[in-house]
Amino acid sequence: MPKIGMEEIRRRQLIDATIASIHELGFGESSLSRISARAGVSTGIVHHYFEDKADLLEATLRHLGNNLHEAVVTRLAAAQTPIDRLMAVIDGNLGPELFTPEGVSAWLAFWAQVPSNERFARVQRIIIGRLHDNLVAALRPLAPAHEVIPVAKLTASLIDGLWLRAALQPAAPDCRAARGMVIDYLNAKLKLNIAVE
Amino acid sequence: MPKIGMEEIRRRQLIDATIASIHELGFGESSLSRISARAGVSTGIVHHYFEDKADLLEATLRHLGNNLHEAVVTRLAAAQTPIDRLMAVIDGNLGPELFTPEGVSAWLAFWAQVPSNERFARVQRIIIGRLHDNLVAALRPLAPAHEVIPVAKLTASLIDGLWLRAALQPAAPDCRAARGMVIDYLNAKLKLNIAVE
Amino acid sequence: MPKIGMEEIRRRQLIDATIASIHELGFGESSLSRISARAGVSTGIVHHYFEDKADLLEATLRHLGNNLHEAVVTRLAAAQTPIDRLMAVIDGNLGPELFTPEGVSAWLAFWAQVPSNERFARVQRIIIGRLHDNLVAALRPLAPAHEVIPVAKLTASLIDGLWLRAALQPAAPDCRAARGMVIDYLNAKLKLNIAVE
Amino acid sequence: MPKIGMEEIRRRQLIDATIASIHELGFGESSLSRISARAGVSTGIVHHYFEDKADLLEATLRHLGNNLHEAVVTRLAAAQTPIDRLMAVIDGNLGPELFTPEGVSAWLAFWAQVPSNERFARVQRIIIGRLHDNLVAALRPLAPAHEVIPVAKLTASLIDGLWLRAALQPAAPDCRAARGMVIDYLNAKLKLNIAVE
DNA sequence: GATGAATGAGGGTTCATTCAT
DNA sequence: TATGAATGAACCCTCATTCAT
Repeated sequence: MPKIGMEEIRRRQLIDATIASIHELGFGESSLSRISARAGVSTGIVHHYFEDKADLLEATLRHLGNNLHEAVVTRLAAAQTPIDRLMAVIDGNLGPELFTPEGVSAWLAFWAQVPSNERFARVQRIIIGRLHDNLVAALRPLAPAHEVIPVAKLTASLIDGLWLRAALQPAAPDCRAARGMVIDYLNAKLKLNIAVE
Repeated sequence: MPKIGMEEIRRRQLIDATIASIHELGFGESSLSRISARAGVSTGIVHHYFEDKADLLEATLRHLGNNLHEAVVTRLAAAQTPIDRLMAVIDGNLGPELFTPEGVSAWLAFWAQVPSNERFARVQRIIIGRLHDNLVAALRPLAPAHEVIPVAKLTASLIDGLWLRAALQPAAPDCRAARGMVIDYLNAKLKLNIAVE
Repeated sequence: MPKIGMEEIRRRQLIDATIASIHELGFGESSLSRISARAGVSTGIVHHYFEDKADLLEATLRHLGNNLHEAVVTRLAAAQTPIDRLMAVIDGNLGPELFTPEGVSAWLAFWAQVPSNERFARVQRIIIGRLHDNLVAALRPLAPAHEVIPVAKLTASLIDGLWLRAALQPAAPDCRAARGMVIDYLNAKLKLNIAVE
Repeated sequence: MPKIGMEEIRRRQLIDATIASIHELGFGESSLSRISARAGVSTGIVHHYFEDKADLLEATLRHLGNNLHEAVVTRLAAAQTPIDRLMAVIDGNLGPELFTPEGVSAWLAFWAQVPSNERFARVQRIIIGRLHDNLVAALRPLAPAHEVIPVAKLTASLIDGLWLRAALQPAAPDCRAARGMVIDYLNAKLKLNIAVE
């Protein structure tokens, strides 16, 4: 008797174990046997729910991207002013629920393979594109038309740089400090007065 | 009588092949047999010039870091004004000789190992520290004292973000655009007037 | 559902193949690929049932030691007189079921590793100790108290020397001759009259 | 200008290093690079003085055998009585100059390969034969004719067993105790009265 | 649905041997 | 004579994947 929803439960278990394994052991040491052991299931089970290891990894990357997108969308729904909306995008990308050691490590591991892995590259382009669109939309009411794209690009690069540097820290990354740096840039560039906290 | 000077030649050959392999195949697929084949030598020779694979990889990372440092030092030697010196640091980090597809890929691949590889982490901290020191020294004549450190940090993060994003491009990364973005930030933040070109 | 009882079967298969390989090819040439080929399994399977090669080898040595012990214990169970018990120990160590070309070769090969392999040394000391204890117990009713230990030691050394010399013979070692030599020594030393047949 | 006697010096250096390496690292870990490093020469030099590794090993075994033979011959030359001559053979085989940890380890390592190495087997048979002949000649004046061969065989086996057991001791083997055991056997068997010391 | 036994390719590494110097 | 750079095969081990149960 097939259990209802087992598929999603197992997929999620394995994806979570993959992220944890990448953080703790590194991408290269994250074998299927270690991932499935961490998930508390057998080795063979992976191939019931994923085509192969590459499929599990791509699903993991998509999962990370979706989490990021949802963090932004949720905050956007509660935003009222243009500044609120801009901060929704920033905070969605640097919020404490995603800007974690595990998230940063896994994220970076996938990004590092983009140059040599077209599959990851494709997913990454989608995620990057969504961040870009969100930033452009949020900046349009706050910046001169010819500055919207450049500022969006710089902001996105800065956010990515903060993720990258977060990977250097053994402890949890400081999301408030990261947020403050982005605000500092936007205040200076757009002559805004967003409070750091 | 053994050949003189082979050591540096072979080490360099292998390091170059490692960088090229990481770019083309990725970190995980860069086996010693593939690296040595690309270098045009046998598998076994690697262990004459490096203790083991980890040693070759660490040497490669150090090589990348040294290149970066030299690019900055060379430009600093020719700089005359404070602005020159600031731009020497920026250009040294984003100059066309290092900001290449291979360099970016390899750099990023090593960075991705930092969370799970203490050896790489140690080297990376040294490299990061040098960039930070260079930026602080260059910014001191140009920024209010209390802004020097924050601006240095933000600039460093931005530079790293630009490297990260450069990894997304199949073609050579646009170093002039990257340079322009950093200048744009510094001009806005420090009320300078550095020309983009 | 995994097969039941495969573990013991496979372990035994591999241990037997190890002994055969050591006899035929020598310790140094007994690679895992050769051993597993001889056992009719793949190379990789060894690491399902043994931690690594050293573990397989240690298990093989323990197997040889246990066989020896059992050969003695079985005979002791049937012994009735003190002489019977002494001969049970002798025959257990020189009986035709263990005093075979394969057994002698493997035994000797492990012994040769003892000076440089603490793991084998530990197991060997246990096996040696058991023989010593068995001999002492068997000799106590047959020898003056002060002679028990010396005679046990000499007998043990003689048995080992007979194993050693058995390794020189391409054909099966002559266990009856070996047995006769030990009896001859004991008769002379203890003024007994044990029949050679 | 070729140095006089260099050949013998180098061969001896390498043979000594081989024995030391077998004792310290074991036969399997005694690679040519380690042996030559221990001898203080380069790797390549081995093939100037020996055909290949097997040749070096065989020369080492022959060297051990010759040492043993010389130890006996030297003592025999000084012997005057039949008992002296018998003890010359015993002491030659158990004397402190050969009955050392290094000698025992190397000896045993070679012996262990006899079953699978015809080359070593051939050398070993010669060495064994010499011991047998020496014992028979020494025993003839001391034992009834029909006992000479059996006693010689038992004595030889006992001596070998004492070598074998000496390999178990991390410290130097106790050659006086070994000698005492052989004397004890001979006294009992041949009703002699040889003093243990 | 789920297991883990089994495979065989490929990983990093060590090695005996060759050879230009 | 002597070196040690260089090779390529073989080592042990790990892996993703398959499949009988």
